[in-house]
Amino acid sequence: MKKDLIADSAIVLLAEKGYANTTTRMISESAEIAVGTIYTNFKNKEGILDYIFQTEYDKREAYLKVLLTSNSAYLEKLNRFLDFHFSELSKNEKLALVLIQESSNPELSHLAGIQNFIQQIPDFFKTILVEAMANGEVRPLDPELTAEIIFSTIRGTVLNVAGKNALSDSESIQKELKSFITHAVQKR
Amino acid sequence: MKKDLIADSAIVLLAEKGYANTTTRMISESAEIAVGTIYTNFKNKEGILDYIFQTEYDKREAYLKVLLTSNSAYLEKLNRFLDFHFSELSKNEKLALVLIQESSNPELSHLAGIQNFIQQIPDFFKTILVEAMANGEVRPLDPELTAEIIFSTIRGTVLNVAGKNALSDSESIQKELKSFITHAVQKR
Amino acid sequence: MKKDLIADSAIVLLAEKGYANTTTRMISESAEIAVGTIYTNFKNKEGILDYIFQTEYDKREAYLKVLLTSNSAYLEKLNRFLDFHFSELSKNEKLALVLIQESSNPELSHLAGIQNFIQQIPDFFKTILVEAMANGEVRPLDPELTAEIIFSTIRGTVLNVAGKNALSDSESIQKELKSFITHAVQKR
Amino acid sequence: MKKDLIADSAIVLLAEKGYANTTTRMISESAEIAVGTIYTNFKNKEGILDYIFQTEYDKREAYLKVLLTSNSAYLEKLNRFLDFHFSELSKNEKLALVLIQESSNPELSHLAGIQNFIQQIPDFFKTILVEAMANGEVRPLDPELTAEIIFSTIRGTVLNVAGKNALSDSESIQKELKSFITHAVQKR
DNA sequence: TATGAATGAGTCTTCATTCAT
DNA sequence: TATGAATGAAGACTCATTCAT
Repeated sequence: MKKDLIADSAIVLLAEKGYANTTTRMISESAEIAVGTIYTNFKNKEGILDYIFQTEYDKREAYLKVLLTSNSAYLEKLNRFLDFHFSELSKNEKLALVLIQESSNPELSHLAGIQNFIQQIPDFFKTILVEAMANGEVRPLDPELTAEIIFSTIRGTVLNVAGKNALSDSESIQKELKSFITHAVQKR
Repeated sequence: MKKDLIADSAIVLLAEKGYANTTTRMISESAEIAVGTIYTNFKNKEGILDYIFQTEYDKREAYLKVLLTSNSAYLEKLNRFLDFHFSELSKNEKLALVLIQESSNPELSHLAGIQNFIQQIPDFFKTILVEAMANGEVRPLDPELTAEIIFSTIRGTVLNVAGKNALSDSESIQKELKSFITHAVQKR
Repeated sequence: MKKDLIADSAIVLLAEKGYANTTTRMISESAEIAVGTIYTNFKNKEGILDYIFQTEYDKREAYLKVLLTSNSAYLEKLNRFLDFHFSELSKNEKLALVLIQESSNPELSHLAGIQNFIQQIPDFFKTILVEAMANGEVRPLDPELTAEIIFSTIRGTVLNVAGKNALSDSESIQKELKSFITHAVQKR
Repeated sequence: MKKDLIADSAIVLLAEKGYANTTTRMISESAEIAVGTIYTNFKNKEGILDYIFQTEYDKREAYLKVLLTSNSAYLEKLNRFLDFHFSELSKNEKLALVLIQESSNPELSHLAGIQNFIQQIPDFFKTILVEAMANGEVRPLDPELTAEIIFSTIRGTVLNVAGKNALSDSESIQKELKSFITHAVQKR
């Protein structure tokens, strides 16, 4: 509870100011708790970020587990995951910004939660692409590289768009982005 | 001279540690100058970043000016700009990482050099896409959004790849990325 | 408590070295606290000065409130305030020096505590002089200007004398000064 | 020439910002010379202040030498010196402020020029007072102390008044101050 | 004599973290 | 578990002074 209160307060600040410019004092004031309470709930400041990323990663992993056992077409699976990912990001624009911004922060790259987030998700894309290629659903391509490209594309797009506070209008963006990706990989 | 010596030393550190973790002392030691010399050449620490981005933006702008007056097909222009952009990034992986990482740093987003970089370049993509659509070279799409997506795609890809110090092997990545983008926008 | 410990330690240093030459480190060492503790008690270095002046001003203001309601002769009131002011300064020579020296420091003139000190006190003199003139106790004079002159006279005298560490012998000085002022304004 | 150009530029800045907040760079820019040129004309930054005070002291000393040999009444001599001193200060308000402000700056009190200024001038007052007392022109008083009080009175008054940029209207102030001092010491 | 880029010691201030209550 | 005053290392930046030109 306290943990999520702290994390939620942190997300708002992190989205606006970035990790280095968000102080533990700001977080405690925003959460209306004492600074010390942060440290009874988290090992340290980094721990908050780690927790945020891990939580989001866990959600996606759970969804993936279900998705992978479904028997829809592979591109369909990819699309459904994109839908899920996007809908999660749309629920909380600030969180979306944090996930994007801080995942490329070199001073945080050692955190397990961040590593999971930026390594496992593209890895899933790769898995799908490999199968989809074998299946003739997508054109011949380097699945690892393309997986990274897709992940990057989403990441970069969200960053651009969320930065402009327009994620709420995300339906059209989501559509355009899915269309972009589908066209990019689809066999004609 | 001193200005570029300082900027170059900063780039190496910034790529490895990020803006917040790179101190002015580190930069001065790496450049083998006194801390004060940074301040005879730049207004402040941010000024170094601003200069780095502005310099790179200027290069691209100059290339674009020439490119836009050439009479190749629009998609060809896009491809040639991607080639140029990528070849510039490949020349200096550390610089590439800095350009990508710090362009999404909210504490630096107010810098003119960064704003130029992240606003003007997608704007150019948009210009090309509009013309290319009118010309029937690309499928119907939202040019502004797609321009952002393309920019993000490059940005994200470079981040992923340069982060792994594999930009040297960039030829295949570059090919894959160009192929990805071309397929994504091309009319069939 | 801590606040006064810091202020008291600062006074000793400020008297000897002046504001610009007294560092926060010196103050913290002299007060046997950490530098950071200064900043949990004061907004910044200037804040210490502001507090010192405000505190001293408050004492004088409180005394004045009582004095003004007493029904002694006006020149008597002036003399009693001079007695009070002098006795306060004599209690702490270092403080006296700080009050005098830094009240004419242009880099500190914006502080509310200092402005109160150097504006309100002469203002009180003026009030008394106006009444005393109407009453025929003092010769015709410009009350505003004379109030400033009296304030300046005290200020300058304390500076000269405290600078020579002779404030302890202040009784004779105080007598001489009061005699000087009384003669200066008195109707013959 | 250069020396006076530098000193004059310094005076304007020192009056507004005080010694600690006036940098050598500011002075050089205001004088439209290079920083280094300050150091070919003065030993260091303090040297400028020393020169300013010494110059002003020399003027007063020269005037005093003449005055003392004149055979006017002693109080008249005092009045004439006050006239001279005031007229000098009125010529250059900024200089007046510097002389007052920095003469009480503890970090500068070791400068010979300043020591002359604040020790020799009251010493002259004392000389006059001693003679005037012996002569029955002034009431019985402590000449040393009273000399300091007079010096302080002038100093403080100029500070108050020059700080308000009203030294130009100095005629009335000068009159009031002289009247104040005369009344204060005069035998009835 | 004049220049001004370079110097680096020294400033104020911040802030993650601790720990006695 | 929660608190928040205290800590002090570390950071950005300044500025008097120097010296090669």
